[in-house]
Amino acid sequence: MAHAITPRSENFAQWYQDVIKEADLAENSSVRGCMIIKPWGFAIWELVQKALDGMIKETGHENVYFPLLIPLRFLEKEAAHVEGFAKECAVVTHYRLETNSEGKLVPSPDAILQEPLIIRPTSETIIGEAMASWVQSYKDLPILINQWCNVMRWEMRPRLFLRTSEFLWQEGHTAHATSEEAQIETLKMLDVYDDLARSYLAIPVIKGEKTENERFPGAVHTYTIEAMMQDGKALQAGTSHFLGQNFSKAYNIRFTNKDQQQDFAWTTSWGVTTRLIGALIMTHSDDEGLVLPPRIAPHQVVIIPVIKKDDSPEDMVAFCTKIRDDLKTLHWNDQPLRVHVDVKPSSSQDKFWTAVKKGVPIRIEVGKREMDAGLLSVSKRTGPSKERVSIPIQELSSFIQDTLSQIQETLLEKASTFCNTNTITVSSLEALRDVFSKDETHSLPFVKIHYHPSADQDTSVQETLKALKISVRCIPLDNTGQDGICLFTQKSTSQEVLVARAY
RNA sequence: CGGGGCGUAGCGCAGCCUGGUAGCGCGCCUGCUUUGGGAGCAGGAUGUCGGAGGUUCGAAUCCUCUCGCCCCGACCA
Repeated sequence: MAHAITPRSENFAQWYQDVIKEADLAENSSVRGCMIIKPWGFAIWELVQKALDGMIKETGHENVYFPLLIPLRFLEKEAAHVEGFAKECAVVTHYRLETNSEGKLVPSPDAILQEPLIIRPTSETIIGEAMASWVQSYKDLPILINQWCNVMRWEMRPRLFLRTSEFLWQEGHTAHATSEEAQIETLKMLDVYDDLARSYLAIPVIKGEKTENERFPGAVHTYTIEAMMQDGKALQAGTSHFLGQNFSKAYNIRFTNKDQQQDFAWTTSWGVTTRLIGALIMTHSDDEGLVLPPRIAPHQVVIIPVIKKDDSPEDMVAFCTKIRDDLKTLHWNDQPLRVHVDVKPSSSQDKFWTAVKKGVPIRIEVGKREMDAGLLSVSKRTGPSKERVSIPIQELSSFIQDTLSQIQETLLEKASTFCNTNTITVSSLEALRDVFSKDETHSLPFVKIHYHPSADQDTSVQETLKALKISVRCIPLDNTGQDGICLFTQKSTSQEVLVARAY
């Protein structure tokens, strides 16, 4: 039978959906825009969560939980914030259902909320309101909190993991006595995200600052980690915002400083979402399905019994279980190995391909041959799918540990090389047009250009970008700061930005 | 919310033009044979043909309305 997965070269969007389906990560639900995250997908999220949660706590933050529902008037207080989120808010207006004359359940006209509630699209407002009551003195600062929750932003065009109306995330919120401290915090959390992406997800990301147009509604500075997908499109994989005093002024987060003066706190917020799983898929996976970096693979090793006619299935399963139990006593990257024996009643071929499509880093096939010889047939997800090596049982432990490390490193290297070789610099508008006028089947690059800050407010520049279907992704933090001429305004500037097609 | 496409078994589709017994492939279930690279044979189950109205002796098929999904735009983590 042919692969159920559309090749990337044929239709990248279809490939993405096929990978999700074949790996059984998630599916669309009966509520438009809201997905069902299935066990394999959720297990990946839990591993990301666990890793990041540890980092968040390590940097001094504590977890909290705020309500799903936010009074409508809270949103109104910060002008830019309203403008950014109002058009995608779900609103709760009633608190009771009743049966109408046609026998249908409808919101009761007698049970209209005096003040509508919105389902949180993010929680700056309600957290700001609470912080105002928590802070009186500089001694109450900093406040360093985080919550893991769901949020809702009514999306016009949902895509599994990349853009769903409801999504899971963490949102960190902090308040500080000084601007400097808050800015340090903002960049510190950007570094945490960078570390998470590289060390766990093996996704090389570019740290940068968003230009004014792309900023979070209400922020003074928005920082981002941008990742390059295999089709050359950019994906914003995490953001960290320095909110200045915008929210503390809107929500009255005031304190008395050491000089006995009243001052407004300086706040930050930062988040990553289930979109990271989309980034993961589009960074590493291939035409045979999902490819998982070992550190976030729910099963790092799958053992597949190959049972033939005259074999005793019980002996085979017992043998496999023994190998699993031995491996589970091992640690890799300070975590116990995650090993699974596939004992489903399907054929060994089926199990083999299931493990491939789910991106399991290492497969071990065990049949009579292996039992007799004491040699195990081991194959890697990142190698040719039919290539196996024979490993003596006594060497298995170190082989598995080494191979997992090697896979983890290789994935990051490969993705880094791809990103680097597909990042170019151009110095004329004609060259830029040229790059993005190729047909859609070509993988597109990230393009570095000089871009004067005033171009952001120039409607003709913005129209040019729109016509090329590209956007300014970020001002990379590692820019050299050399002067050049802005492609659009012809003004001299030291500001370089990355432009790209984006998700 | 605009432009395009599509709704028929769990999934993928044919049938519609030209109205007349609800089909095919995969999957699923049972049995046997298999199992080292997405198994074979035999048997079996599964449908308010997206929904509502209309035309008709008769509608998956024709007409009207509606709902939903997908793709492309605008918006966005």
